[in-house]
Amino acid sequence: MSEEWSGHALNTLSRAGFRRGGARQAVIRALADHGCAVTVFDLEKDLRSRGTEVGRASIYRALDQLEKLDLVHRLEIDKQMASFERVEPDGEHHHHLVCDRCGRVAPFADPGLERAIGKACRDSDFEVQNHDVMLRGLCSNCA
Amino acid sequence: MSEEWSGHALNTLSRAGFRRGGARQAVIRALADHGCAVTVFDLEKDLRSRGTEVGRASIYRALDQLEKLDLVHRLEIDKQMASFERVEPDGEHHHHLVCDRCGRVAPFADPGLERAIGKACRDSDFEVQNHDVMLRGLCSNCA
DNA sequence: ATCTTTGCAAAATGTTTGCATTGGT
DNA sequence: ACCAATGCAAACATTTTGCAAAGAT
Repeated sequence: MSEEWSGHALNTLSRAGFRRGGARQAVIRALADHGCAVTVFDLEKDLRSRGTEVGRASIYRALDQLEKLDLVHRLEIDKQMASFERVEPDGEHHHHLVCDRCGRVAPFADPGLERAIGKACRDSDFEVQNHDVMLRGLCSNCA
Repeated sequence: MSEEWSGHALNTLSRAGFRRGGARQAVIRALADHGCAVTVFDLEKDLRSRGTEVGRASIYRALDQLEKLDLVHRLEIDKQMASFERVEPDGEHHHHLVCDRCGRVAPFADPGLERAIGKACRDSDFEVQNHDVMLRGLCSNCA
């Protein structure tokens, strides 16, 4: 779990004029425990299992605010439901391998890929702010 | 518009034991007109504007079948709604630049990026079947 | 004391399903 | 004639919104 990230998140929220409500802090604590993408459902389950009841609406609201402040990143990994993951303050990040059979999500990092993406961004006429790479197929168990 | 792709799609469907219903053919015709991702809404609008009324359920069913046969590719470009695009039989493909302000979607292709992705796939222990790269930011008009 | 945050319930939205009817082969 | 495909309406699932009550500063 990332103390560093939660501190950063709470500070950024304060600076943006938000108060430290219980629901928001609970969501941050739960996200800090996940190094990779979590669905809103799993997040809610986590919160419940640690004894923190948080209304679903508050979860969505917190995630929205965190996303706007670039503290979390939204991913559509599952067709059904949104997933979110922490954005590391130092810019470190990974991408995702998704198994279409069992749904397993595995993170991976690849410097060569990052370089190629950097070049593609520079070649484009967009001002690219972030990027996602998703590799889909079968995991080693399902293949 | 891609005659080649529609022919390929219709053949593949036949071979898979599907009949040539009117709705399905209309969806294929509409997809053939779009070289890049279209939302289900735009697809429905297109169908309506060319005088073909197709029930929304039939559109979703057709897209589902086409996706299972790997004739179209589903993308979550828009948070709200699914998008789809043709899969070219020759394997040619592109990726997407998405403007977070105005929603514009621009396709781009980059051989260096493809090579880096190919390597990442080989390095993984997944059997990767397809991949998506999405670059998000501001387009030249919005920046 | 003030203004934000929360939870609930209700609404909104996109997608899927059941079923009677139509249409393809 | 048979079985698949379609359209409609209803069901569903997720996400958003309105509002009164609770909480933070």
